[in-house]
Amino acid sequence: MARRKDHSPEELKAWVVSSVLEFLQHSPAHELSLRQIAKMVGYSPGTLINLFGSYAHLLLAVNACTLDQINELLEKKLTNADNLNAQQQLHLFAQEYLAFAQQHTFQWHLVFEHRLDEKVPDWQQNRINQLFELIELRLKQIVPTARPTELQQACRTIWASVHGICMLEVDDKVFASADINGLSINGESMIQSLISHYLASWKISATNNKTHK
Amino acid sequence: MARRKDHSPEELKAWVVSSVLEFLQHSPAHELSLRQIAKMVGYSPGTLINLFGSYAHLLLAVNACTLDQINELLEKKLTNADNLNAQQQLHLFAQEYLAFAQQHTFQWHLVFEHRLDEKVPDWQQNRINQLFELIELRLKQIVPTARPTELQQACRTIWASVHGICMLEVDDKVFASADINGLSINGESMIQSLISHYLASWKISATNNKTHK
DNA sequence: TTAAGTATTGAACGCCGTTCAAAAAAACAC
DNA sequence: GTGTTTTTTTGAACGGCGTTCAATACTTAA
Repeated sequence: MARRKDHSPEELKAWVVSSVLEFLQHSPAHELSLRQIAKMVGYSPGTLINLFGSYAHLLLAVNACTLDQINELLEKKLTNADNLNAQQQLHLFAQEYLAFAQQHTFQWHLVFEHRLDEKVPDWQQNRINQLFELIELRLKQIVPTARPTELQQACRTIWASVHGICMLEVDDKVFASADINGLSINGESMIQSLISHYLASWKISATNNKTHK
Repeated sequence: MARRKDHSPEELKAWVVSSVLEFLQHSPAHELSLRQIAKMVGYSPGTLINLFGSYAHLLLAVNACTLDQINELLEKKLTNADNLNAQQQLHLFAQEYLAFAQQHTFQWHLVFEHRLDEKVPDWQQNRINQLFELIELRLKQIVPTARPTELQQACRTIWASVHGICMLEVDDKVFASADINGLSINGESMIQSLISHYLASWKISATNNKTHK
């Protein structure tokens, strides 16, 4: 058996990825399997392994696509918001990130639950770093005199916290039921709270450090 | 075959759980399987299923044990720290939580990566709520006049953020490599940064809300 | 001592990801 | 246009997985 000229390797890869993404719109990743994906696209499991190297690498390709989507979305939203100041842009950033997580729960989940045995390849790491830079850039605008270490620390702290809030919001699994007291405590309000409070104090601290130096 | 009076059901359950915990000290959960656990304790897979109901419920029992350990640890550390004020106790809380995550990475990870198809049972949910209450109690001490909603919001925000930082710290998988610029940006410093900055601003906000009411 | 009951098991089922020799189609040489 | 090489695809097979369940071996009560 051989080359069924239906699809070039790259076409097939793209098709597989988009099929998986479609599946993840309504079902969690643990209900997927290489064999099912193969059935979806009408190829044999072996063919997909030849294409991606392994099932784990197939999922990695899916995750790469997801990270690209997130980056593109955030970049677009932020460039379309040049009327906002840097702090408002950070709010926007976090809210949009949360929105993506809510609207593509299973897809978003897969990015962070999937573990590769080997080291994560550079092209994947770079995609993450792009997200960090979106934050760091705005922090630098807020306190231009802040030291690089301060920026990175705040950047990573904010990122990790926003991410934690998204996880809490997206799967209530391990956490207390929200929406007690009539007034619901949702992810958006938590992110609002986090960013505004953290930045309010960080701004002062970062500015002072430089001044007193 | 039948009752080998070696162990009572409860003894066996405890033994299984502790065997799994031991395994998780050096190896990740995805290298575990029901069959391997059965081999560890010298029983058949079927026996373990009879005991726990399913592999998923076995892992749930392991997670219950982990949450108990965390609760016990934090409760102990906090009661032994009555010389600290409430804010310092929150710092301690977060740092100790991070320390546990670092020292029992795979065990800690399993709590949050394992998903049950059904709703999480109450006895598990209660264990989580205990953790929340540890935080909420201290927040109430810091701003006694804060409204319940404010307390819960801050409590959940802090918890989620601390948790996110722990994830970032424990598996660098998806995130930028730490320790750039010589000065390492580690989990401890991020938690320090988060708690102090967030609380500094939240304290004022929560106090003012009540005053102006 | 025997009958009833129960804890335990091993074999079987239908999945899984992965491997690989065989096969079929394309590409190339002449 | 034919024959040869190369490449792509596959289906069968492998070992492992969680789970089921009739058969089994032990305990217990009569």
